[in-house]
Amino acid sequence: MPADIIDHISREIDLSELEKSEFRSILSEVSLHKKELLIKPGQTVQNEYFVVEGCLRAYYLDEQGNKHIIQFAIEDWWISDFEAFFTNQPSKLYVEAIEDSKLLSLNRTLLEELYNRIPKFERFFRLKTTGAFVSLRKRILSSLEKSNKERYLDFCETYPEIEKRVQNYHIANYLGMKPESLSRIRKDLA
Amino acid sequence: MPADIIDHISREIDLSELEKSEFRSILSEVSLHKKELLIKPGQTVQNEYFVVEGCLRAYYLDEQGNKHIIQFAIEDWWISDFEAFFTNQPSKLYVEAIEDSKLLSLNRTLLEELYNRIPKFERFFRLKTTGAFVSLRKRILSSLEKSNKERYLDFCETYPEIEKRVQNYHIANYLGMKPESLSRIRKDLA
DNA sequence: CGTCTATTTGAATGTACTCAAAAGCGGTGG
DNA sequence: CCACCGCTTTTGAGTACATTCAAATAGACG
Repeated sequence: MPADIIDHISREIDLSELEKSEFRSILSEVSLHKKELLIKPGQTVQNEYFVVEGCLRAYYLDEQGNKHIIQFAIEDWWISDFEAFFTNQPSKLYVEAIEDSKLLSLNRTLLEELYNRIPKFERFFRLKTTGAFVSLRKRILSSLEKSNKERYLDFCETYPEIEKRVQNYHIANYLGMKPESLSRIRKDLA
Repeated sequence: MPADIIDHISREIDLSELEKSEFRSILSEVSLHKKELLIKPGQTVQNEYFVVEGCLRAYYLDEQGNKHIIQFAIEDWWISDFEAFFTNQPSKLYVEAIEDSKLLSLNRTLLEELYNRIPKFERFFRLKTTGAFVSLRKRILSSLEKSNKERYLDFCETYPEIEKRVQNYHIANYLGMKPESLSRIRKDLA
């Protein structure tokens, strides 16, 4: 069940056959094996990536060297170091495949040229960014007002597919708790 | 020490006298007394607001009726229900003055017309949004990886001015802790 | 001065974390 | 096919941190 990027975009905007092929022409394919890195700290980030198949995580290391997962991505999702991508500064993140993965890479420069030719695409990417902003806000609020158990339940509801595919300790990390705690929560719920 | 919106914008982009007066022409002034509401849940949100003088908070009520403060704003900051403003859906927030305040109101439609006449302004507001995105992310990470005490210290460092002006229980609420806890943390630090 | 609201303090409770060890699971090589 | 190894998950006991509830104190404002 690989994801189709044209379907994905067509959910928001209508595209002619010509526009579809124009868009396809600026994409490149990227394949990654499990544990391979797509982005490393220090790099500049010229691309964002659409996940056709597989699963990835974006994380960073804090001053004490602890990992913190910022996002997961599976089929039909986008991933990158968006902060670095938007601000054109060096990345602070690791983006790593947790399964063998197939991605489509979208170059910023080519994309901006496409905006000029077909402004409709700008609309799509603006909507995508707004959506990301709104999700981020939900995650903040959920982390401030809720217990570990509630956050885990929210997570299961929002991302059921990820909950099935990703390991306990990755999910715990994403939710800001210890694997032991998540294990106890799950036991409790069963 | 009221804030000057033209200075504020000039920190990011260069403006001619003509552009400055064009921009001024689409602003309106709004005054609020302490405890007055600028935005209520259910309203559509056509404006964003620049704080010339005073202090406000944006909060919402969860299902249990508990308040959660999403942001503060003092001189030189922007406030609104940005989610409602961007998505054109009814607001879920209260935006309330915590001091007598003077604001400049910026209407979305007028702003979009201005973008067409002087695209430079679009650049400013895109930068502003990107900045907001980045700050949101920092706040998430800080809430996931840090203790109450560390989050409070971060807050003092990031927003020293707000820490001075805003009451204990508002800050505690913003940081997702109880006023009693913040009180103990402060005692501890002294 | 009195009232209302905010802050501080105390004691008991609860939630999540730490550290340590055991059990489970998957892949590899003999 | 089985034994072993490394990694993940589970379980237990003790500890730390934050919350709850209640009461006392301090401050702001009419």
